[in-house]
Amino acid sequence: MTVTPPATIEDFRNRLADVTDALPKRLRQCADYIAANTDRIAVSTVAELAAGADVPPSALMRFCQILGFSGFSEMQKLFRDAYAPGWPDYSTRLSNLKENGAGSPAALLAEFVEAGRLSLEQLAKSVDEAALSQAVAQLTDAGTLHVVGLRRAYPVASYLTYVFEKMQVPAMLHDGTGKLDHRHALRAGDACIAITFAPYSDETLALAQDAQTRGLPVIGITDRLTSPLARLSSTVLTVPEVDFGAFRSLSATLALSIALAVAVGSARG
Amino acid sequence: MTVTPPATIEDFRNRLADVTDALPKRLRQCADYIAANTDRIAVSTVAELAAGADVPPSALMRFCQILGFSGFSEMQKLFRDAYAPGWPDYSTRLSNLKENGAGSPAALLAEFVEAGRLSLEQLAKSVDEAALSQAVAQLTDAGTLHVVGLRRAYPVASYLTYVFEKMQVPAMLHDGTGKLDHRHALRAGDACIAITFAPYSDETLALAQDAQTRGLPVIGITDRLTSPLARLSSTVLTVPEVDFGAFRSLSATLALSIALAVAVGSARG
DNA sequence: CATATTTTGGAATTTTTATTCCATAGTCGG
DNA sequence: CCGACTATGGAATAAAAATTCCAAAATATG
Repeated sequence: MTVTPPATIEDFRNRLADVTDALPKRLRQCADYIAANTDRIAVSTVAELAAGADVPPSALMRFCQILGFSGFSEMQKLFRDAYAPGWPDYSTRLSNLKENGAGSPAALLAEFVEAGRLSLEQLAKSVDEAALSQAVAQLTDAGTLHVVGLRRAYPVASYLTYVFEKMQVPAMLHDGTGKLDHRHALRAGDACIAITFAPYSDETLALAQDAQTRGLPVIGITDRLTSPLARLSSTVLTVPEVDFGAFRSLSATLALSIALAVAVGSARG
Repeated sequence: MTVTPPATIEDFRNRLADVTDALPKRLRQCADYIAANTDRIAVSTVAELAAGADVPPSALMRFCQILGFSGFSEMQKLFRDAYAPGWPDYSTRLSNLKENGAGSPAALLAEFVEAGRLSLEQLAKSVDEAALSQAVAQLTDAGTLHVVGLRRAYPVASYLTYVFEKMQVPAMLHDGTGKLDHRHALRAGDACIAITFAPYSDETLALAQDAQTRGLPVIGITDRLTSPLARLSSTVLTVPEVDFGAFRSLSATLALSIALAVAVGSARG
């Protein structure tokens, strides 16, 4: 029963995929954990990985053998040989990037990474959970979701629509292509998600207004509570996005939007 | 003579630089070898490193202690821990989330925030500065920039185009609206930016192919070096985006893209 | 429901690896 | 050239890790 052990990491992944389905409970746990934490193999001990997978060490040993290795050590060798760490330390790396001369692409990137991280941190701190839940509830009960966002908000609007589609939630992106006006697509029972940041886009506000007039719920995603979009919305979600230069990273806005979409998708599904 | 051990990799490098000069022959060999092979520490044994430095294991042990560690194991721990927990176990976390009472929207948001944060961190660690500079150079010298990205990459493509427009760089978004084919818009002297992630979009690859055939520079933004887009690109930028469930946060991809666009915009302006 | 088969957990064992210690070699100051 | 001190290599020991093995539990089979 000597099978040859996987010779490359790709081999390894294939073998893993092959066997996973036919495995009993504990060994399946091993497979799942290893699949998700492949890169830890090189720097961990049997005991550590076993603890992570929540199985006894012996189960992990058996698992290695099923994969075709003589034992854990042989498997680990494969990964140790291939080991090539990225830069180890985030803050060190970030200052290295910045040192490469102000205005260099790398320095710019460091700034945007920083801005994105800050935005995400603030979002986590400042999110209004009640408003978020309310938004999810309103969107869950609605028919078609109409998403509108232009200029810098357009990527967000398009991604939202993409996620809704993937989650089989009827959604329509109002993107103004061909200046076709789709405002009559708003029907009773629908809901609207409008996204705009200063300087606020008239078209976006107009659609929100329209939806409000027809009595549809409007979820507004915007930069502050005093935004003109706030008045038009039944629920307002504010996003504290940190700008760098004239451009926002959108990290926080996207995170909020996807969370919203996935929550709605699951609730409906 | 209990010195506190270095707490970060940066500490470690400083300490190493401090002591190196005052070291006798064998220990100096250790210092030199370790300095040149810092990244192997996490995955090697004392014996292996000692062999590499061409000293007996005991010399290496002494060396570790001079650096302030209690022994080799303590030093190794520093590097193993610093090796980014790679990519957390998101699929498991997602299913946990579903089990634990259908995950409140706020919990979902927390996950996406975390995914975004990790992605940005990974990006900072792993970005290829040379490739980035090369991409900027190629785009700076080009005429019109043709941006293509569909599905999940579409938000990135559209934002890139937005930023280029704002910076007065001629750019064209190939978004497939109306299935109009714009491949003949690619003219000599232009350049192409193609963005796609697994599962790769045929249309995006087709345009990249077209550009390559005409001899235009192609900047590929993708998830790994083995992506089919890599073959078609003159410069490849890989983005380590952490997926949460089926959806990527795009934080890292956007940060990279904006940095690229702003760098090109300034260089041209 | 009894029996055969598979899976499991953990204790016992073996192997590998880290660490200490000390006799010896080397170096420096006088 | 002699002693005092430092550095070195390797053998001995301790610690940690991997691996095996088997009784017990779980599961499948007739």
